[in-house]
Amino acid sequence: MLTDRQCKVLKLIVEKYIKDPVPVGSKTISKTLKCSSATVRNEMSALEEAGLLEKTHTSSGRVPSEEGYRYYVDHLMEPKKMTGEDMLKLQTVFHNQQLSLSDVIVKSLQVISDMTNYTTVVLGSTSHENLLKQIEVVPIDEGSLIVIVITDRGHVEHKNIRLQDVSLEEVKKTVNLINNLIIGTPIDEVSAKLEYEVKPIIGKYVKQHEQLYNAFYHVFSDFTNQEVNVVGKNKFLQQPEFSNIEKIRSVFNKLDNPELLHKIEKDDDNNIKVYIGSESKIDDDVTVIKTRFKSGNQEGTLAIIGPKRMEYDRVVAMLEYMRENIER
Amino acid sequence: MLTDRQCKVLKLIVEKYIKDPVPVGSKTISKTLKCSSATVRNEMSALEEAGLLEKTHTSSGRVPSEEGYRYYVDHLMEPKKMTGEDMLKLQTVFHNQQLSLSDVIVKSLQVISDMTNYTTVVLGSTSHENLLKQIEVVPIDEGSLIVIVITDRGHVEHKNIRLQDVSLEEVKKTVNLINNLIIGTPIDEVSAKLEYEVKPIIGKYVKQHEQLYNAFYHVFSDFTNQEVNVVGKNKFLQQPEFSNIEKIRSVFNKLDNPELLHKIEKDDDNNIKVYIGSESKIDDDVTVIKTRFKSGNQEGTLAIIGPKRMEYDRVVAMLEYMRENIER
DNA sequence: GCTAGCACTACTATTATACGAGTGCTAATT
DNA sequence: AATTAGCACTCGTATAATAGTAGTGCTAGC
Repeated sequence: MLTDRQCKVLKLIVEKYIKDPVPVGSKTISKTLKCSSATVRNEMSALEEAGLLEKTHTSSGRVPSEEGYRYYVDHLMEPKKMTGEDMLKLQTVFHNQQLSLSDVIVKSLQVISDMTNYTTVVLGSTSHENLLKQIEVVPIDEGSLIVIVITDRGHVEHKNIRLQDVSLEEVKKTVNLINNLIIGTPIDEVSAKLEYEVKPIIGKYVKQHEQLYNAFYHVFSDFTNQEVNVVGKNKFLQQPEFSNIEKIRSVFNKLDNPELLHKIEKDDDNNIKVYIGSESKIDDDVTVIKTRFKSGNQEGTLAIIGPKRMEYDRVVAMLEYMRENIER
Repeated sequence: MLTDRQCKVLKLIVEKYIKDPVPVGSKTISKTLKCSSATVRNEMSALEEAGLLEKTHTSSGRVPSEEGYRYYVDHLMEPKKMTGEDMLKLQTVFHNQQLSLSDVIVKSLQVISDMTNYTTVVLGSTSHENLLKQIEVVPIDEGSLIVIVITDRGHVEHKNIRLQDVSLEEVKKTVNLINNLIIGTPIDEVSAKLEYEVKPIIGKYVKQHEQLYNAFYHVFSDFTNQEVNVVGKNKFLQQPEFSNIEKIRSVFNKLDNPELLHKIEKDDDNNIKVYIGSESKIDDDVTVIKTRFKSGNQEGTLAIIGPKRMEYDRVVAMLEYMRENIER
């Protein structure tokens, strides 16, 4: 267990280091704490013993370790309320009645990304949670038409398909069959249902059924698994710990591959979760802070992704504000 | 005018430098050319005089200047035919009958980006060239519905809008009015036409017309000006001339801002165009190679973006192959 | 338990030095 | 007249030596 003073020292080091990413020495801390640098050094070495601080080399100041940040976030960080300026900028987005919820979310995440210089992410609901609501077909020209798929949660996707020697009649018949038979099915089960329930039937009633079946099958099997929106990826290029091209490349590749982000959102209570360094699964220098949100039939995950050396208090306050505002 | 041998020297230097980005010395060239290094040095200094070569410092090998690349592209480069391997990989995409044209284009550009480690871009037709074909409306829940806009070229866009106290009846009436009055209008003129032709009419026939009008107005004024698809932006992180974070940041910002890419496609004959270094308007170390394509009612621009030190012959061959295959 | 004091460590910046890949120029050769 | 051998010279890169400094750990005294 840490003494009261050790907590203070750790807190000061973390906050100092977050402001300015250079190892913090005992002298700096002794100025704000009412004691000598030697005393601080003793406390520091205790904190290092406990695994909360690290040295970059034998004789330089301390840097918080992953556990140090964790301790800070879990025990030391004071819930900060948002500054008036931050609040104001977000409010102008939220109070815009014109915008639909998903637009509000994306716009406000853009604002947050610009204010903080961190990357933000929205994950929508998965294709498992989206139920097929309606299919529309619009012919474009000879042999080519657009299939539009709408889900109950308002997710829309479309695909241009090519058909040879299939009359519009036949297409309409098929669409009607699908609309009658499998409305309400989770998107990720539609392909299977098409095969076992629709294929046998259109085989009887529709000419060119093979081609039509294949086309629709692809529309659904290509359906996005989860809507992912990453805003402000380039912000990483402004963070000093990512001055190395290799590191940037690795982080960008992970951010482009949404599957990794999915892992983030396993748990689904409503609290704000903080994944520090290696916990982020993105990079040891990256922290992910996320929360789930739910509003009517819309739900998903918001995340802010930045360096481990993140303004935790500010980001947590913003995410909390976001969630509260979305949920009403 | 350059002598025959000067051309050979320039060509060798450019090609050598493209393979391996270190300044090329006279000795290297003298090996392939049947003459001494001193002779090559004389030719080199003539080429430098002519502005086609540059030195990184007083005593190191030569590097092609922007004009050097230009000369190479315009006069020296031999039209290369694609290697069997490159061809094969692209053919498997083109021969996939399932895919629509736009899918084929994006997929093959992905393949090209992976083969070459350059970034690729497709620009679709602009909202000026797309004519409104149809509007569909799907109610999602109380007070919220999705508007889907389809253009004659198969471009689809949708927007979630919120309406208060507007019955579905009224919405349908409005949609019918729009579908009757302004089908066939270029997308970028729809907003204006809504105001002058539709607004006065729905004012008479539709309750809550103000709100409905505003919602539809926004759907069209937010319509994407031009479909832009940038594939493999991260490839820049693998190019040695972009090892500097500042440079990467500047290039990424330009690539994210499609308006700059539009400038590229002013001219519209069908030839392949090469914009080297400063001509690219992106970065002095960037080259853009592009061509327009047209196929049925689809048209647009393909571009490959990479370092100035690009495999010009290979990229030109690929773009040519792409265009030919798209156009039938 | 705290702190002053001091020896010690390792990073950073600066300078000196050697090395080498390349050049330009001149004079000799073809 | 064009080519080439030869040589002095230039400048970037790499290595080592040096000084300076911000920090440490430890000890002894308050």
